[in-house]
Amino acid sequence: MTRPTLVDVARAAGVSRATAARVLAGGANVNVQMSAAVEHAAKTLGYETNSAARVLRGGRAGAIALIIAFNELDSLAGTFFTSVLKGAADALYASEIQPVLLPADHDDSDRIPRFLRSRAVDGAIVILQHEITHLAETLATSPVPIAWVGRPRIALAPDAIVVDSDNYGGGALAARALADIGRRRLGIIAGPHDMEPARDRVRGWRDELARLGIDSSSTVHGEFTMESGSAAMARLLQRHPDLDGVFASSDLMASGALRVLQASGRRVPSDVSVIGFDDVVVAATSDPPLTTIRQPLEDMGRVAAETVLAVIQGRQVDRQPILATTVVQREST
Amino acid sequence: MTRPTLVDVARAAGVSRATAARVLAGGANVNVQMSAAVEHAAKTLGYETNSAARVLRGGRAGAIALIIAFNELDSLAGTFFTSVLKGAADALYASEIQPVLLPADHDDSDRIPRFLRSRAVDGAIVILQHEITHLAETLATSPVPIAWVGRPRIALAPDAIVVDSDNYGGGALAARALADIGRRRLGIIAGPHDMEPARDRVRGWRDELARLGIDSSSTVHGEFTMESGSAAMARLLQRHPDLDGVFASSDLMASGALRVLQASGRRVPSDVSVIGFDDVVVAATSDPPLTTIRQPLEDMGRVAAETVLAVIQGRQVDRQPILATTVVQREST
DNA sequence: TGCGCCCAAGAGATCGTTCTCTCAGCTGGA
DNA sequence: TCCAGCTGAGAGAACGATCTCTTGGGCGCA
Repeated sequence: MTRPTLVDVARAAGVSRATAARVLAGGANVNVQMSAAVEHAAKTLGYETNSAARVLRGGRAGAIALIIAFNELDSLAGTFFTSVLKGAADALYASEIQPVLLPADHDDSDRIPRFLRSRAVDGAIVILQHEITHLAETLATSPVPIAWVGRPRIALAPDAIVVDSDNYGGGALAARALADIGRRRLGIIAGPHDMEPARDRVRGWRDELARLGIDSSSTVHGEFTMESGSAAMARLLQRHPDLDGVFASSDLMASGALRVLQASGRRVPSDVSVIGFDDVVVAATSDPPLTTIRQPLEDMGRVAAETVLAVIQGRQVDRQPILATTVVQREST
Repeated sequence: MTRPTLVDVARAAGVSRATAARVLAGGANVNVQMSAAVEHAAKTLGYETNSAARVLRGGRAGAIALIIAFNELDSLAGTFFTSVLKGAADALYASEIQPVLLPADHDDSDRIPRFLRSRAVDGAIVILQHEITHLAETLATSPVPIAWVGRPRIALAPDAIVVDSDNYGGGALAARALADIGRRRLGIIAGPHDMEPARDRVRGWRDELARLGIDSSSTVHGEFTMESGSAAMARLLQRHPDLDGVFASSDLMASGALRVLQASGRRVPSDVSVIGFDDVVVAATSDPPLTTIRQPLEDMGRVAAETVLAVIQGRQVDRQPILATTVVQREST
């Protein structure tokens, strides 16, 4: 009933442990007959390398931790990082690396560093959400490389791995998209003040509008949620009842804004154009479907995984790649 | 630069390896001073048990595989199993067990059984979606216990671990909820024929309506997606333009049905009542918010985790728990 | 006072793989 | 024909924690 070991395989094939290991490792410098015998024995016995033994011997753990805030996982906001998760997991799958989930929002804040010290994983990917940015401090002294998807509030070491999308460029894209269709009375629903990506989107938006000679002063803030988007939209309408274009800097906020605009009797897009940011599932399923600035979330996850793997293997790579944002044209503009 | 081992801790504390191990394992039969010295040394050095060594020596891997279809992860349907995932991960966290993600929808179908044979995990939880039911065959001979969340198409061994919600009872609940508010011209959008849970919902619905003396014959089928729900609703309306109540047996289908009803000029709930099934995020965010039959998804994940852990530890537990469904009253009825 | 028992702590073996070292045998060139 | 060099295969050690076995010392009871 015990699982077969390398010794069992070697015995069955009539060779030594070492030879069997050589065959299974790739088979350089091994007699063809022996090689075949070993392969056959391994298959017959249903042999699979004991990963603990391999790791102990000095190999890589063959696993990467994915650190995410579980509280948000099953909300609409969760589709943000399920996309990243998927990209990361796909890339890891291709390299035969196991993704190990680590909830970031539990009380026991020492648990994550402890886990990283146990050598159970070779590296980690932090999929950043608002609440877990505090991890940056805790993980500063991690023994294994860590990739951040999205830039945390706190300053990281200069050689930190950070995968981000071009938030500044995305803000500019949103400005141009609205300007190009003739909108001139514009407002922005910005994200939380304390998030750098949120601020970058605003900067891109303002700089581009300034370049185009359009007023960019009307700004309200939301918290990247649907409700806060609705509330922000209401405030914006109160101040500027005549506006004809809104950039909501997240799709959830845009979708909340849509409802308020429609409830106020305005039609989207004929009266007011709305453009979102992220391109998560809600963007496609809202009514009307949202034109939005797409962050390549899945690519970001994939790149984060590939980068951290490269660093683990000692390869030289760009440690702070910035992925391009693009306009996804739907029906809200 | 190398991580400290137990030997380092023992040396720093001036004791033997064995004593240090005893202290860190819980500290029975150890002198108080030595115990304190070991604890201190471990803390100072930042010692953390090497999990590979512990596992190799015969311990448990301390990890459970979570097998899910990644393709759906970042869609709206994904909120179904992100809830289960969250419940499972929370339960595992409480037992200091690591959740390891295993994508179920890749080409290499041998990869999952191989992984389970490598002793890297002590058990597995399969979060079932339509497409991955074929895994039941592949995993029949798994060396570690597997918990199924949702019942697969294929017959499992009688001692298999299956966590499911009361689909039959849920169907009956839906029937009663609509009957109670006076609806009599009812239709059902059933799920795929080949899924047992989908059939159970229909049976519960029909049996309850029969008991109440209400006609239960109008049935159309969908594929549990929003689009298929819209299409099914259109067919149902064509056949029964006068209906006043619909049970869509998933929230996604209900939300698709809502749109078609509204587009046809009917108001929900004043003209037609709609009740969904699942209680995923879309139910709360659709317009109007959906009354629905709640599956306790997070609980199902939690129970699956607890059950598989119990089986691993050799404890006696109910291997096929069925969790109750409940009515969540919102604004579509 | 002496014997036996119990408790605390160390020594050694073990888990399964991988890697290095060693050795035997064969080939080829001088 | 002899030796150098190479190739293929086995023996042994190491990874780090844990568990059993052993030993020494102290205490209690007769």
